[in-house]
Amino acid sequence: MPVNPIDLRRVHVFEKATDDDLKLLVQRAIERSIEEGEFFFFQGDPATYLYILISGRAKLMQTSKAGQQVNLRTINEWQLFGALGAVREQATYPATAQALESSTALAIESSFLHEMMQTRPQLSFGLMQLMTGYIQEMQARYRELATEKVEQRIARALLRLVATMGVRVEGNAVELTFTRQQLAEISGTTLFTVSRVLSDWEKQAIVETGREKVRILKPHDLVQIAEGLNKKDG
Amino acid sequence: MPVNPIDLRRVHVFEKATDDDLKLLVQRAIERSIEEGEFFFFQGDPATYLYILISGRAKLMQTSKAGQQVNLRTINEWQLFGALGAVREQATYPATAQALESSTALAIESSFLHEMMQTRPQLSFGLMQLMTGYIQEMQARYRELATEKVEQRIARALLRLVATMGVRVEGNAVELTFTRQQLAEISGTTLFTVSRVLSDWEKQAIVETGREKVRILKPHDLVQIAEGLNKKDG
DNA sequence: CGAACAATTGATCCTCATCAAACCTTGTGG
DNA sequence: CCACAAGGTTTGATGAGGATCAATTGTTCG
Repeated sequence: MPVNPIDLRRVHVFEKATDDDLKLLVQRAIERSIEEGEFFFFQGDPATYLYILISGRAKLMQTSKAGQQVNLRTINEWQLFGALGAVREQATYPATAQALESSTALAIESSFLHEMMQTRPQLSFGLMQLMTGYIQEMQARYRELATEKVEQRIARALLRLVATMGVRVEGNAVELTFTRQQLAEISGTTLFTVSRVLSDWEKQAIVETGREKVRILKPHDLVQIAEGLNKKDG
Repeated sequence: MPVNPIDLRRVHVFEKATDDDLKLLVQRAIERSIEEGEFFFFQGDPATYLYILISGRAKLMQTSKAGQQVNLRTINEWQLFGALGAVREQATYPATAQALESSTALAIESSFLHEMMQTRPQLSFGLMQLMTGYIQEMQARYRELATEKVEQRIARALLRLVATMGVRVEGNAVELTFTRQQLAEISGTTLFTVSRVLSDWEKQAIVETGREKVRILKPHDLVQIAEGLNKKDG
């Protein structure tokens, strides 16, 4: 199923690109579809391609020498990933990209984008904005991990997920589809703790939970918790 | 004391800039000197200027709404900081920059660099490389904080500091000048824990400690600890 | 010398990770 | 349509790792 070049505008980096440039990109792109659990690339691979997810969902994760893993972020449709290779020659991916469900992505040669950026400052600025966004998010998450308690971090993780991929259901409720395990990885804890915290919140009618499902009833209360203004003393 | 434009080449971002460009930058730059403990800018201020530290040492830190602080990185001579404003219009600094000792920096208007980058792709790439470096470091530190024990993190922090600002003293020893408190902030723990760990290492003759001073005798052992290959079972 | 700051050390407590066991939910095949 | 398997979830018991607090001991400098 061919991609319409215009759709690439939905990618922030290409927002201000000309129609011709978009067409060029699509012509050069290879479509790659993979199944749930498979990988787009591994940490350490030469960063030959950058990817644009056009359907499905994926996660970026990092592994240490000792084999411990950490989730960096979740990738949704029309998000760019694996783009660091366009900056440095002979770079390798600093993270692994794994599909959370069957997914399709456009693969574009890093060197091609690099070339285009030589003559298109807008493109460079787009990519830089993407990067500054990452930097700020990583800084914020680092601070959270360093200074906040699990409950706060889980609350924050949920709020972030609501913003990027929440589905509005009846009433004001917003629903998320995630296993406890995934939620735990995202917020840097264990599935046991996530389970306990969610049970707790359910008793307070802040959320409703189900198998692979969290429905948020009172987002405002979550914000309170995330900010550390926990009213356990009420 | 005027800055020689050529010296700007020591800043990675300007490595490939022309002599004329460097001259332009210096002409546009304002020199700012501040005392230990004072601030170059605060988190949330409009990011009007970007800075190049030309003498002294500073730290970048982030504060949450609840007032909790975290160190992001230490800035040494000829490092750029506060540059995110050159990318986004009307950006605000995402962190606070405080001098660790009396320091002098060149301040350049963000908009000026932005303008220069419009016609100088090399400059954009330089800045992007700087950013990818941050991203990777933040990702690595995030993973460390999430998966590693304090002892490992302190070891890593020391090794990082050795690489960027270690001073070789007699023998193979390398000396660092830091209070326990600073070391604690960098590695995300408390000064008490740092003190205990250092005492422990001193017993094993891995380091020698003193007031505001850590001398590393066996860097290799520190690497072992950082990698989690702790031989407590020896 | 004394004040201010840095570091050490011990005692205690709290948060979470870990492990084990049982319970739900969903889908599949006989 | 039931039974069973597989994966997801809950809950309890336990323990380790550090944070926190308090008291003392260096160290430096005016």
